Amino acid sequence: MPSRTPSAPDAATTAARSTRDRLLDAVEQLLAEAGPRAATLDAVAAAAGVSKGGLLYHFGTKDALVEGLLGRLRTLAQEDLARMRSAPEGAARYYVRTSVVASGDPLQRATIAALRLVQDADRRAVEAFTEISEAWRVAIEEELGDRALSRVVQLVGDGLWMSASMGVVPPDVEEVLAALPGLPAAG
Amino acid sequence: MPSRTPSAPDAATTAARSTRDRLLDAVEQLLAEAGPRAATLDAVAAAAGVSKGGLLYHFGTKDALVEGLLGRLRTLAQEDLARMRSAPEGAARYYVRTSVVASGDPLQRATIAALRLVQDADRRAVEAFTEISEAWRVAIEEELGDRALSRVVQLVGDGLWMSASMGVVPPDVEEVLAALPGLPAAG
DNA sequence: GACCGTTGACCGTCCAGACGGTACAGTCGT
DNA sequence: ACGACTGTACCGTCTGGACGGTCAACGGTC
Repeated sequence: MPSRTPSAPDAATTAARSTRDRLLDAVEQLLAEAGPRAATLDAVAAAAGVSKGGLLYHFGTKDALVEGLLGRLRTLAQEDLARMRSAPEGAARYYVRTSVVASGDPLQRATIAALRLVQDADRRAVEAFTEISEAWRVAIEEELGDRALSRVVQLVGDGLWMSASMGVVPPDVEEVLAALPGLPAAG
Repeated sequence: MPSRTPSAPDAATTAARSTRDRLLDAVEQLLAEAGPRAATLDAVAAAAGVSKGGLLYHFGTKDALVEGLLGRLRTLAQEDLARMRSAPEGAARYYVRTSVVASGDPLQRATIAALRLVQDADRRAVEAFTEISEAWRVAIEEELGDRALSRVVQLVGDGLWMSASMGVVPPDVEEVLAALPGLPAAG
């Protein structure tokens, strides 16, 4: 039996979810802005406006907290995948465009936080990321039909993620998209 | 008085340089293979076959050790930049091709180690990386003359670095290169 | 050429603080 | 009364760093 959440597995109470989510928000923020070393239990609790005991009430261990973060990432990624497949501009363009940071996007926040964990050699984060990355690749390849070009599109996206996680100003997306050949016309 | 290297600033004795380099090799390896958390002073010293005291003789603080690593990275990057500009296949192709991991390449080892530090929110690592990345971009843009395309080339390279640091099997470089338009013919 | 002080390279141990986690008694809203 | 917390005190372990000691090599000097 893995570490359990205190509430029922299906739908938690509003208050519980709210605190739980605030805790996950706090880990994400600390990971993204200050790195894994700064994301201590004390710091996370403080950033969420909760006591350490309160944090440990929701997530019994630090591992459980990470698991919670990755779970949220998977959920958001799956939702994004659906949006991606039905995007009028096409999956490839959608992917590249949503790989530049618009601060506030929940998926992007979660992704960058997970990226930090990946570089901290967290096995589960690597697994989650590989899995999600794979799903994105499949969706892009489904649209483009060209393996090599799909790789390029995804590498560009990965590159954007990397510069995002470094806090570098991203290049103009439209310019980049224009320089990529073989993408179906937008709209 | 800040921590200084024991030997003379110009040419150290053979034995001293050897130990120093072994220590830097050890940090790189630990960072790349096990992440920043595993790169403790004890672990680095052990991996280099030196006692902790011995490590601290060469690098007075952990910061100094990191500084040493980044110094080595800068040197290697500068050497690579020269090779890149004189590469017969052209700077862009050279850059993409050398962005896939061939384990054993000193620059790649140092780069991946530094990438881990970047994600650990190490300011100096971010600075070093930004600086090097900028130099690469300039070299590519000098060759291609096209800003947008240069961005794409570099993003692809960054993407390759990212998958490398995640331990993912890299895509076929030649395939990727073939899917990139506008690159001057090789040779 | 035996003695000796110095120096550079390195070892081993110790310490303070931080961190993850436990325990538990108390509080507040519903 | 019960779930959702707060607050404090505490433990064991790890980590960066300080520190004193060891030892071989070298240079001078008588």
